Amino acid sequence: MPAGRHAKSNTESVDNYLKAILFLGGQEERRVTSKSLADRLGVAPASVTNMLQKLAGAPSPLVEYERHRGVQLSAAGKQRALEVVRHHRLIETFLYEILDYPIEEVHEEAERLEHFISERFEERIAAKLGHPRSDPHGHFIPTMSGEMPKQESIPLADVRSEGSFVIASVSDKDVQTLRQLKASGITPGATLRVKKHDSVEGYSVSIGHSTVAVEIAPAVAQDIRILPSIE
Amino acid sequence: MPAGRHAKSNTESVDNYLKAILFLGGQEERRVTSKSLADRLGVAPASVTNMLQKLAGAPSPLVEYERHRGVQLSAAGKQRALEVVRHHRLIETFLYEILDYPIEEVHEEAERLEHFISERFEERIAAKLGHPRSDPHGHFIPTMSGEMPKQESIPLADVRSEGSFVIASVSDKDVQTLRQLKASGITPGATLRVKKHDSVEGYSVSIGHSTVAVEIAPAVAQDIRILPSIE
DNA sequence: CCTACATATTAGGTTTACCTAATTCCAGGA
DNA sequence: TCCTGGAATTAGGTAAACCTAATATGTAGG
Repeated sequence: MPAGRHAKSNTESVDNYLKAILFLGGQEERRVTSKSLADRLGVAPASVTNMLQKLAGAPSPLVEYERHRGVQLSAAGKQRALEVVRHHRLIETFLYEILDYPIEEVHEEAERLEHFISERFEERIAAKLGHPRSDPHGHFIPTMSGEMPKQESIPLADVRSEGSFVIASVSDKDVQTLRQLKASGITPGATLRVKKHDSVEGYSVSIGHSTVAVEIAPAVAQDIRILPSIE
Repeated sequence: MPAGRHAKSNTESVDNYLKAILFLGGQEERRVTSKSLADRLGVAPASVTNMLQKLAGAPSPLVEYERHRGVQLSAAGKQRALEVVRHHRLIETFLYEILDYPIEEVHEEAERLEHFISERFEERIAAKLGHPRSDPHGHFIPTMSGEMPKQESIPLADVRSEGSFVIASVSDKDVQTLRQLKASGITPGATLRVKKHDSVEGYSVSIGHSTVAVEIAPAVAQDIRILPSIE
């Protein structure tokens, strides 16, 4: 990356920190620890401290940071983070819908391209796709004006009763898992019936009209989000 | 850019050097001076020397370089340069055909994205576009296997006689010029008749069936390439 | 209440790709 | 042949984003 005349604030790295803070903070936007950022970003804790100090010390800071007590996004930081997430999810949708990518591959490509597309590109693919509200994994796409729709769904892992649900979204991180989920028919919109659950073994479920039992490990159940079935 | 575990050789910067060497060397692949690279890339001559030494000194060098006598691409370097050019031109075509970009805007976006798309992305847009042989400016797209079709066209600036020609390609660099050319109907495939020429004033031409005279400055005539009209 | 241990920060390095300033090279005209 | 100006290279420096090792902090358990 060039050492341009006068620094341009939004590098790929900065974007990734902002996104990580956004996700780790959750909908309640709680403060995020350096450790959790270091883990998520795969960098040393010292690197996180450095970066946070830089971000917080900038002319118009992207984060609000106090030593030893974690970070939060500033209004500007949240704005930017949501823009990057919008890019990411629009690109994923585009790859899936227009370029016929297999669903497991969209995340990685989007993760790279999200930092480099222009406003125009964003606007054009959104138009081409008919301004979609969610991506192929079922995650909401932040609006053009930077609003993230409130998420009503809950993790499958929180379900304690048997019953029937609609799958709202699946995780996008792990290619392997995603491939297995796809093979079992666990995709957004499908109906999922919980037959047995157990905090160690995980969940035993069936999908759609099938009666075949599918086993879901607790870690995976954390990343599948569901809504109560309307029926 | 990360200081990853063990260096990955193809950074954005390296790609740009390789592309510049490819173009400045021309079809005859003549040696390229540091000065011309510095000018084209907008960096200091010292930076060029540094980079060339690094590229030439690598385990499998991308360039063949001797101090004070310029550089040439190695086979590997040419391979990579052509891959990047292929990316660039496929992306341009894609933006123009699928995303309805105005032609003046495709270059800038492609210039950024060319470094970050995967093989899969390349393959998918090529398929979507029906494996096009040239981009919207009329430039040939290197093949998947890294061959650049030989260019038979000549710069309009080389034309010394009056007569009728087919426009093969126009420059992609300058947004302003490209907009004017588009407005005058100077686009690949159009017929161009040279009515007057003069090394200082440039060319006076007419386009298609129109009789309106269009003036073309010598610098611009350098970047419009033409073929003899079949008729 | 105090200490141990995980978490966080500071200090000091590395790599990449740039920069400026100083020096060397070399080709072409006197 | 020599000399000179432009081109090229060397030397030394900066900023970004990472690293490791050393040190400090703060909270939870004894």
